[in-house]
Amino acid sequence: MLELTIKKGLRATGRRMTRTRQAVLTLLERTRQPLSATEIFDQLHQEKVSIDLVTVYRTLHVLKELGLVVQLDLHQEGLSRYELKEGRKHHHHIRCQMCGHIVDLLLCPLKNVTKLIERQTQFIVDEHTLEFTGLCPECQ
Amino acid sequence: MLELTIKKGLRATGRRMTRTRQAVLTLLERTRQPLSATEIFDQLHQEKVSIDLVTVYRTLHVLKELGLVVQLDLHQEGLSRYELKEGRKHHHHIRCQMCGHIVDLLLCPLKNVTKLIERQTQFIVDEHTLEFTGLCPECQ
DNA sequence: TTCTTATTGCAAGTCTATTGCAAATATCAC
DNA sequence: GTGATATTTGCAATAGACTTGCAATAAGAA
Ligand SMILES: [Mn+2]
Ligand SMILES: [Mn+2]
Ligand SMILES: [Zn+2]
Ligand SMILES: [Zn+2]
Repeated sequence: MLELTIKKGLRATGRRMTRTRQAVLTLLERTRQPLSATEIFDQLHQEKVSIDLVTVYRTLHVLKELGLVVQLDLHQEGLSRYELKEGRKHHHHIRCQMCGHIVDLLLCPLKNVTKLIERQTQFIVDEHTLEFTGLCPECQ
Repeated sequence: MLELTIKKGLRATGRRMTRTRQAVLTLLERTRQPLSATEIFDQLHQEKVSIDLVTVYRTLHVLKELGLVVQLDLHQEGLSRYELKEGRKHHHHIRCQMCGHIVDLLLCPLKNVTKLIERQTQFIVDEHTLEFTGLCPECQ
C-alpha cells in the first residue's frame, strides 16, 4: 500500500508524516494530471486545507528525494510538474499546445514515434523534445 | 550567406539590422555551445560591446520569430539556450551533469538511442527526457 | 504529558524573463 | 547631408517560479 511505503521511507530518513504531506500525497494520488506546486497550492486551498506554498515546494522536494514522485519539466512551460511513481513505470508525455492537457505516452523504445503517438492518442504532433543527461568523457 | 539571409528576413518584417543584433548574431555564429541570454550578455560585455540584458532577450525573441535560431530548454536548467539554425538540421543534445557541456547529437530517428549515443559521444548516459507537443483531439 | 527535533509559515530574497516608456538610432524622402 | 518617421534601445519596474532564514508549531518518542 502506498501510504505504508511512504511512511516507511519518511521514517528511514528521520522524517515525519504530517497533515500537509498527507494532503499533498492524497491530492497527487487522485489526480491524473501532473501538477505544479502552484496548482497543488490552489487546489488544496479550494478544499479548505491550510498550507503554505513554501511547504508545497518542500514537500515535493522530499517526495522526490524518497523516489516517490517524478519531476517533469515540460518544454517551455517554465515550471516543474510532479506525478506519483506508484507502480507506473518509466514513460513520456504529450501536452496539448492549446489547453495544456497532458497525456501519458505508454511507450519509450522511441521508434516509429510520431505516427504511433498520433494513432494512439489522437493528438496531432507538432514538435517534440528529446534530451539526455549524463557524464561527458572529461567528467567520468 | 548568413548575414544576407538575416537582413532579408528582418526587412521583410519591417525590422532593422542594428549593431546589437549584429553583435548577438556574430557571437552565436562563432560559439559552438548553445548560449543563454545571460551568457550572451556577459560575453558581449567582456568584449566591450555595450548592450542591455533586455535587448539580448528581445533580440533572441526576434531571431526565433524569423526562424534563424532554435530555443532549447534543457532538462532542469531553469533557463533557455539558443543556437543558430544556419544549415544544421533538426537534432538533439546531450549535456554533462557535471560541467554543463552540451554536445549535438546528430541522430533523431530515436532507436537504439542510449547505446548509440554512448558510443558516439563517449558520454555515460544517465537520464533522458522526451517530450512532444501538439494538438489534442478536443483542440484540433 | 513532557521533551526533543523536525516541520511549518511568514517574510524576504534570488533568478529568469517581460513590459512601459522616453530617449536614441536606423531608414527613407528630400 | 538634413530632417521626418518608425523601430529599437536602455532603464526601471514588474512578474512568476523557486529558495532561504528564522521563530513558532507540531510530530513522535519516552
Ligand atoms: Mn505521466
Ligand atoms: Mn545543437
Ligand atoms: Zn524513455
Ligand atoms: Zn527529433
